Amino acid sequence: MKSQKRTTIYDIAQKLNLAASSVSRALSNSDKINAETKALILKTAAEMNYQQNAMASNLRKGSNPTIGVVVPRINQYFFSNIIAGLEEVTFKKGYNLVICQSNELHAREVAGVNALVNQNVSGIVISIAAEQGSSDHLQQVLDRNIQLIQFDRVLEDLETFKVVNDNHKASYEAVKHLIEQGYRRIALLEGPQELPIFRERKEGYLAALKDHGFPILEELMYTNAWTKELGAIATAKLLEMASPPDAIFASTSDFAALGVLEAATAKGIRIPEELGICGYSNEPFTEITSPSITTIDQFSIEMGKTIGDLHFQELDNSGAVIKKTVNIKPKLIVRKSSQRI
Amino acid sequence: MKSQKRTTIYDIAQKLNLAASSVSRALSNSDKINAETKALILKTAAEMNYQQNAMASNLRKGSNPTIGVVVPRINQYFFSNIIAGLEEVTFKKGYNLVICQSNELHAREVAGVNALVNQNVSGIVISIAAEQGSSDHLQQVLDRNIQLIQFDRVLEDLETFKVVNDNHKASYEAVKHLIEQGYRRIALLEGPQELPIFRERKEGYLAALKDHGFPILEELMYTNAWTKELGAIATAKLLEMASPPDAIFASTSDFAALGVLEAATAKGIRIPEELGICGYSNEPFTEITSPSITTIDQFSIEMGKTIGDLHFQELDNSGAVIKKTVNIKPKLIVRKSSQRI
DNA sequence: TTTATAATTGCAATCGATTGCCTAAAGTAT
DNA sequence: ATACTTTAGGCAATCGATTGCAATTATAAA
Repeated sequence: MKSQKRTTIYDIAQKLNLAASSVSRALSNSDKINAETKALILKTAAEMNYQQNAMASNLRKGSNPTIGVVVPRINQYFFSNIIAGLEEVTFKKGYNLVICQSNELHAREVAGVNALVNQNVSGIVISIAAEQGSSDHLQQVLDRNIQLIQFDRVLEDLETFKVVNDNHKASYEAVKHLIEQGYRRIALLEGPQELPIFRERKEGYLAALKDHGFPILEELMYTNAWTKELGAIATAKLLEMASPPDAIFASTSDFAALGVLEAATAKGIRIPEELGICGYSNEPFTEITSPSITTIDQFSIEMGKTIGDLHFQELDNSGAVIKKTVNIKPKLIVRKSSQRI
Repeated sequence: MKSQKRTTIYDIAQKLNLAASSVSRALSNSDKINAETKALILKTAAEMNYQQNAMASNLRKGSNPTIGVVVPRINQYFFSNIIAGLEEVTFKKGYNLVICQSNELHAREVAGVNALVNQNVSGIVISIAAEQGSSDHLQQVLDRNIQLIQFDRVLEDLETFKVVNDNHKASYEAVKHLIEQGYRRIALLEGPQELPIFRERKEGYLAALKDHGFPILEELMYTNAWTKELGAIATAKLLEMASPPDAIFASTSDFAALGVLEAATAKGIRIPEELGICGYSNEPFTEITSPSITTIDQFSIEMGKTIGDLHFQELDNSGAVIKKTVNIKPKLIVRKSSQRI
């Protein structure tokens, strides 16, 4: 029940017979104040258990040292890693992180972004929801001169920094690897083509086939299989074909790859001998399945850090920078599920 | 370069020849304003692209509809699930989440908590860092009448809501299960005993052994093995004993259990026939190892939701509530690594 | 000693929204 | 028609920190 009022700079000023402005200067380490006075104020502030009221400060300063993050799901390995990496950078700068999850819903994404705008955050970091809609909410962010950084799932048309993986290249490498391992009929599990990342992965797949003189077969491409369950269903369908694939590249996710692995194993198909598998994301579990799953590491923590660096770099150069796209090079992690040489 | 100033309620008031207070009332849906006027204001606000300045509002109201979260690591399955569950609840209430990670360091935990106090958040949700120190920072939270909810790793002495798993019971059940499966020399990988959760798990283990008339053997208890690597090392040591254990309960984490599985498999030991394994946390990967790993589900998303519910419940009853401990019942998930009957 | 300059400190406005209090107008009852 | 109650809306203080400008004091230069 001790609802002691918060100590304010006025309380400190009164106690020391000074003006609040002097207290403020002392606390913000200004040089417009005598060293002794400053020391005294600091000491008294500590004694009185002073904690700055960030709202008052931010209101007056017209800025808020906070970065807002909007991701589809907080508890997805890739996203939580992005956040962890980003937090690493922001913490060092004394910035806070406010997090929203869109749950892949456009309406929630809009609500989240608006809440962040209300808080006058200094930047918003976003990976857009699978359910897409108007991009007015993001345009508004730009209009209000709030830094906007998109990552992974980006809207190309918006002129913002973008931090993405080179999905095309990663996908290309994966398929090339499968080809080199002697697989000849390589199927693709593809994600929703509205999202550029999935389009790029498909293009990488196609390019690799083409460059190696392989035919492009529509029947080997399976749309929207990005969960374990859908991966398994897709696999069942693919393996029932007259001439089934001898490798499946689950470009959607490792979860889909896991579905492939389980469905194929259940059918008694030997991996990697009879069927090669490659996933995407390097989820921790890919290392410990049997066989372990070949996949692509996206360097998510690195990406998070890069996003943070970009934000502060842009802040310093105050808008004069060209909004560029940073490509993080993903890396093919070859494991047992695709090694038969 | 269009750095258009933000629209404020004054801009709206001026345009409509009204007082700012009326605009404020309209926007906050007060009943002290005429319905038509309200509609007009709302319409104009939308046209002028008005977004409330949350800082000004929060400063004036002396409160901030935000909950701060401090966890050891954002990108750990358990914690990111807690956050996801919590976010579910807070979003519905229009509250924001500010996230800090302590990285298991006390200093960072203190810094995070202080930042949250500065922001005058309405509540702080915390799971304390492994590296412990003074609890002054948390005491200060209480002194300032900010709701404090501890979860999972809690400081018993602080009088706050606590949301925890019944670690004792879960541990007891796990060991009971191993005994029922015919295992006779059950080893324990235990976590840092400064943290109550690990003490409780050990006590559950001891109680189960005792209740079933098993001897308590110091040599079967292995301290601080809570990563995959340490789990593997511990296993190697344990299996070298003259009479090695026939089951290992990795009470620290599933990662440790995975280490056990790998180390044992590498030695050619058959699981579950020759060695039973049980982990803790129901990490997604436990389902897909071979064999799959018996573990304990902590219902982390549920926990997150419960934390949120508690916060708002306490807010409504404004402090009159007794700060109680909520026990989430964990559940033993029996899988292949411990089933030999 | 006088004047110029620099170093400190105080004053008061400001950020934008909220809210208690007050007034005017409109509505209701007798 | 008079008195009383509602209703609507305005005024101005307030939340706590910051900051431009003014005032004061100390220091240096002449």
